Amino acid sequence: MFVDELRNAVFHYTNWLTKGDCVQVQPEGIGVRERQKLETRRKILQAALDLFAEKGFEGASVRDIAARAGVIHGLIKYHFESKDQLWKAAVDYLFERQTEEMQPPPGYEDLSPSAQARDWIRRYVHYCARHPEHARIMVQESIRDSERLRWAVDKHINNAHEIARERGKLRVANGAYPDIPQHAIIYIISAAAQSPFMLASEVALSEGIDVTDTEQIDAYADALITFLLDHRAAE
Amino acid sequence: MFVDELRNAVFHYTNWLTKGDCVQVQPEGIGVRERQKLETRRKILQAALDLFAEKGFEGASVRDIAARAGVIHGLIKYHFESKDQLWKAAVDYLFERQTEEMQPPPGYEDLSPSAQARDWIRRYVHYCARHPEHARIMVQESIRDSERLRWAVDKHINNAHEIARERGKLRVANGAYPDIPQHAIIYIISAAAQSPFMLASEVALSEGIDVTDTEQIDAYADALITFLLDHRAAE
DNA sequence: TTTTTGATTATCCAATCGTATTATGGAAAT
DNA sequence: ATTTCCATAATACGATTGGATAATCAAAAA
Repeated sequence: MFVDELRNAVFHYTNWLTKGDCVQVQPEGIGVRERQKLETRRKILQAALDLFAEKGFEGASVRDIAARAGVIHGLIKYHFESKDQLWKAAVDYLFERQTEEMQPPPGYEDLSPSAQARDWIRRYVHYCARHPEHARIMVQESIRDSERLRWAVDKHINNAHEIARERGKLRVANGAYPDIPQHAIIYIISAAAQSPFMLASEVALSEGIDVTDTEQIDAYADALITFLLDHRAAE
Repeated sequence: MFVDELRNAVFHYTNWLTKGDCVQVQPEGIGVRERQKLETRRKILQAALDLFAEKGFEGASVRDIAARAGVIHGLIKYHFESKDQLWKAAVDYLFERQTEEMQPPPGYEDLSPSAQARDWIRRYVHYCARHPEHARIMVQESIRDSERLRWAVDKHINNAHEIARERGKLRVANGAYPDIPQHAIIYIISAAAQSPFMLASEVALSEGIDVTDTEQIDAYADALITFLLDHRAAE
């Protein structure tokens, strides 16, 4: 996790400072002030994720975010310098968490090509259901061109698409995916996987379905896998 | 078109007022003031569609919208009473236009079930490409619950889903679509069809592709139809 | 022609926005 | 014990927000 990384960084930095020069090493290796500072950052970041996802960048005010984090709004400038950089810190966190959580499980490499495809799609659907704020934040920002979108494309999206293209080429080669342009594969699968969880409010209102229910998530993954990999139109 | 409907309504109302009571009927059946009023409404509505799609409801200010329409911002209150009702008028227009433009073409009924499915998906992809603001406005609003979303679900989305469900059941029955829940069919197809056009900025930046290009649109429709209807994973 | 109507313009308002600045109080360093 | 440092708190600022109101002026009605 991004926050844990920060905590570790400070932990190691503190150790490096005190190691050798001082016999006394603090318990936990970190002072109360640093601990509180990191906790404040974490609370602000979590509130920012919630509210950027809910209301978009313009719709979420720094005062809203600070209030949800339980801090005074001036602290956001102190910890993140600006609303823009707070957004970027939140997006960094999203993509780092995605990389961690989408690591292939043990035994993945031993699966057959089509079983790998099924497993990956299922895990991605579950990721989208577990963290709908990822798609919500990125879609709202990708709809219009902006400096933030360009930053996200440079820092995260290009990378993610490159990895997806590599995986996609493999799948096309072994017949798990059809031979269509890689960008089409990327946008078809990711949009389809994200959609009902990103739009959970609409699904609840119009279909009466709670997409946070585990059975619903698995049923949707089944449906998507069936449509993409198992179905062929009759006649 | 919504604006044309208004124009016709006023036209008929004017005719009804003058018919019989007055020999003199104005050429075009409408005065210059009414014509200008409707033209102003039309310009505001078009600007609202553009900016709500670009920036979302909160991000687009009534002053932005008025400026793009070339009118003073107070006029929006005069013509639409509030920002909320302007948004609803814009969404009414979106769905009415969609209904018009998605009418099946002549001979559609004579096509085979799978040919109907292909034709419908292709036409829907082209609709999404032609009017990306539809998905942009609705997705941004469907991410969070709100009075506006509930209004849209009641007035438009429930209807659209009901029609989609009827069509979907037919497709499942004749084997064009797989036997998966109807809501999964709806969200998979619509999300996949909308995605690259809704996110045109991101696609341009990360893939270098101009999705407004007619060849790209057709290629994407081909790819989607192939993935959903023609492909089955090997092994 | 005169009067009336209503679409448009020009301001005004309180609330909220992101950000900048200063004060404060207690942990950390000396 | 004393000083320093810095995370937090408390305001202040100018800009912008959605909405309200009053003035204007030409088309439509009389």
